[in-house]
Amino acid sequence: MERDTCDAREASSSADIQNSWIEAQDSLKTRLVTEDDFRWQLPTTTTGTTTTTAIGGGECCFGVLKYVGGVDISFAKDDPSVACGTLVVLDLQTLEVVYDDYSVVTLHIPYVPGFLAFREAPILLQLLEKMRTCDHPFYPQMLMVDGNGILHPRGFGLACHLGVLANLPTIGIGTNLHHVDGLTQSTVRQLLETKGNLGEDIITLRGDSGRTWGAAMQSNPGALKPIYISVGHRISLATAVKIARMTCKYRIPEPIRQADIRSRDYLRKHQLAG
DNA sequence: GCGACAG
DNA sequence: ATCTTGTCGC
Repeated sequence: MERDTCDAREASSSADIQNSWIEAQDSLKTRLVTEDDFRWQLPTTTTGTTTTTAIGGGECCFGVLKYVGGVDISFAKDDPSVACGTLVVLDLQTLEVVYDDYSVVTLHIPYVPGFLAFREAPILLQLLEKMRTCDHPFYPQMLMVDGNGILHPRGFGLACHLGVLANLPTIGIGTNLHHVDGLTQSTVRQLLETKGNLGEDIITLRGDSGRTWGAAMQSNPGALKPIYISVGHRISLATAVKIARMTCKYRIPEPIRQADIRSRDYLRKHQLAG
C-alpha cells in the first residue's frame, strides 16, 4: 500500500482515456442510422383532436406512436458524484406519464464536454434494460434524451450513444448549444430573429462545412431561448422536429421535462441531496 | 495565447 | 449539472 507522491506512473492519463473514448464513439458510430427506421407511424394532428393516419381505411398495420420515453439525470447538490437516473414514458395523446423508474448511483466518471455519454449512458441503459427484460407493455417506441444527438464534435452525442446501444429511435434535445462547425449562439439568435419576422420559429443548424447538425426551435411562444433538436438514432431530423413539437407543452418537451422534474424530486424526497 | 466546451 | 424565493409579467 505504498502511497504515491506523484502521478508520474499513473496507469493511464486523461488523454489516454479520452483517446479510448473517441475510439469507442467512432466504433459505435458505424452503427448509427440517421433516417427514419421504425414501424410505427406518427399520429396526424387535426384541429383540436388527434387522429391516426388512415391505412386502407382500417386499423394501422404497425401501430401508431403512443409510448414516448424520456430520460434525464439529476445530481445531489453537495455531492456531484451522487446521481439519480430517471426514465419516464408518456402517452403521446395525453402527454401523461404512464411509467417512471429511478436509479440512484455513485458516478465515478467525470463530465467531460463531448463525452457525456460515458458518464450518463450506463445508468440510463440499465433503466431501459430493466423495463425491456420484463416485457413491460409501456416500453417506449422511441426515446427523447436530455443531451445532443449528432450535434456533437464527432457527430455522436449521448442521444446517438443511447440509441445505438439500446437499438431504439432517439432524439437529442439540448438546452444550450454545443459549439460545433462554426455554429454559435449569436448566429443562431440572428437567424431566429430573421426567421421570426417571417413567422417561423425554427431554423436549420447548418455549419460552415455545409453539414446539417440539427435545428434550433423556439418551442415556447414567448421565450427567445430555443431548444436544440438533433437526430439521435433511427430517426430523421424532420421527424424529430415533429415529435418535439408534438410533445412541447412548455419550452422543454414533456418527456424530458418530466424526467427532469421527477429526477430532482426523487433525490429530494429520499433526502439524498443533503 | 485566449476563448469555448451538451450535462 | 447545482447553489436559490419571491417576484414581475403575459
